[in-house]
Amino acid sequence: MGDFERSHSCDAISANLIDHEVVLAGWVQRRRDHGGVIFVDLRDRTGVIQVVFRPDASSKAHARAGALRSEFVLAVRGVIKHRSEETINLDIPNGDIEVVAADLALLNTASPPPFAIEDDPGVDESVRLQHRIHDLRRGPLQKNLSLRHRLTKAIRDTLCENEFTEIETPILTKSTPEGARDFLVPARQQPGEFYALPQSPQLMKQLLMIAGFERYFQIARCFRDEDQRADRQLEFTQVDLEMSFVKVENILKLLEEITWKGCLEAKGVELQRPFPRISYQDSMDRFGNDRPDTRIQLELTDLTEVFSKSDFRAFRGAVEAGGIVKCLPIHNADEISRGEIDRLEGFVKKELNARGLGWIRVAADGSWQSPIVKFLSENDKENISRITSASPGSLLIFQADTNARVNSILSRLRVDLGRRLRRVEPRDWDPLFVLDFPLFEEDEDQKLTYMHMPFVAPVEEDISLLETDPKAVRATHYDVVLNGYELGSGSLRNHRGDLQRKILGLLGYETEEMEQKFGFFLRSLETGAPPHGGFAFGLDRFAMVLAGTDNLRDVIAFPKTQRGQDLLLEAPSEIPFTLLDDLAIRVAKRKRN
RNA sequence: GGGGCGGUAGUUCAAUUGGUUAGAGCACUGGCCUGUCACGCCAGAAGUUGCGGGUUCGAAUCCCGUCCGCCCCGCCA
Repeated sequence: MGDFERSHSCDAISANLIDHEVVLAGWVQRRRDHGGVIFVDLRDRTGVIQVVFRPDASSKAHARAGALRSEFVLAVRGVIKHRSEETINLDIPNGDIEVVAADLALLNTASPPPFAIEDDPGVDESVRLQHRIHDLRRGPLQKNLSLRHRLTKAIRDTLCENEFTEIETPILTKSTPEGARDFLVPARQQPGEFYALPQSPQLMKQLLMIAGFERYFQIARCFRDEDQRADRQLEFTQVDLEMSFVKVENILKLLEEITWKGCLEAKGVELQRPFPRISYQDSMDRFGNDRPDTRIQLELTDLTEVFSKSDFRAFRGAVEAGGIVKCLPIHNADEISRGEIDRLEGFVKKELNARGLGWIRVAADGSWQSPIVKFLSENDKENISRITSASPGSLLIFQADTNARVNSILSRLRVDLGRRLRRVEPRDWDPLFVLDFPLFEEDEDQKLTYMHMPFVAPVEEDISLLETDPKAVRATHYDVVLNGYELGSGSLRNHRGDLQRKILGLLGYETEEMEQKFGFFLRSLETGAPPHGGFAFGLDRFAMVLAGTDNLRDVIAFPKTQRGQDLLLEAPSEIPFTLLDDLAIRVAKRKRN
């Protein structure tokens, strides 16, 4: 920096400092060389301000400024001046003032940037990822990562105020039999054996409760080797927390405080409290998923009953096969053209594995236009009308299939069409708790499986149902949902070994397998485990929702591509044979190039 | 694993559908310019058309394979 000592950031320069000498440092956002006078927009992390180099102010600085190029790094000593009336630029902040340069230090040159460092660089995302350094210089990413920092801090502060202890857990850990595919790390000293990276610190935090810490949290990196999505990365960050001697209500109160504080501190948003609550069943019935955006003013209706007695074979067949029939009614839907319905059908068939798309349009004269109306009796039509509140202008969209598929297809259409038709409440934020999840669900072979994970405790009054009707047993599980995104989930855990064994038994584990996979953990419970429960926020996703983007890569400094590569570091990469040899590893199949 | 869209100069796009030397804006380089703020004007450089193979007199264009980016399904909480 030589003799230059930065005195101000760009955003600190205002008309209050007229005639003050300042020293600024940053990057050349843009240079406008008029020969006699040179303008440089100087950018630092706080903003941009115009620096003017005039020969009459400093011929030396002016001469040096001629060599400046985009992204050169510099320090400038100068005096803040009002601009003359006719040169004021009202389109930019600080457009009424400028820095008249007295001295210039070139701190570094820069290769030409691959794209303009602007809010909208207009380039393909792969280019941005390859040149992530330049990408990160852009305003939106600087803002997003700063938001993420404030969010993390707000959460950490809130947990600290609530007497949580931050404890780290291992990154090199043990492969778990359940859940997602593990990332594996070869163990050099045990040839042929592998550590696994944690999918979450779930077991560890329960052990910490058993060990008596009572309140634990961790900003934990987690790893799941599954295919990615816009809102799913291979490695991601959880705000993981667990507490002892609590009921569900205690945890929900804390989660509400954390979520509320996070939104306030990171984004200046004051969420309405208390958060609305909705049961899993209610959510599935009305919205078709367990993370509804309730601002969207469309709701599903159930017509399983009607079609179970109907002569419409296609739909009745779905019901007889154990499925359901639901409808997404859209009233005043004249703007959806016939062609659009066909496109919707193509979309759900191709992208969502739908068998088809049933629809009925109620014309202005009350008549029904539909490919399926000829299969419907007057009685059917009356019932459909009543349940869906159909009236002239209504478009009814049907799905008849398995429960899971009907709901996933219609919930997707609900969101897509609700947004497209602007059937959205004008609130910006929609937080809620989803409660009363079932403890178990059936997999495709009608086998009982856990819904979230095998350690979730049942609701106390449902414990007797474990014997008689396990599918009806409610879990102590809860989700926090914001704007249709699941921010995280948690539950009370089984702290008694006998109950945990019973549940594992219902999940189909024989004694021997149970012992082999969970013996260590079951014995841990039997050392005096306190009642405990917790939660894990998906921090990346929380930041993403607050940043108003729909892509995690916008809130992660160095994200992976959909194929799991880091285009900047070019990871993963091949490893020399000698290294592999140390690890007792031989590669069976190499990617062809 | 599957489906869809895409890959041409640093970058964003074009190339009359198989036909001469693959063009343009921005960026870049050089020159001129004392009030711009997406400065302007003049000139210039810049290409393994993702990669490999094939068809053809001739391929950015057609065919096969492959790699890469994004979105989705499966998968994953």
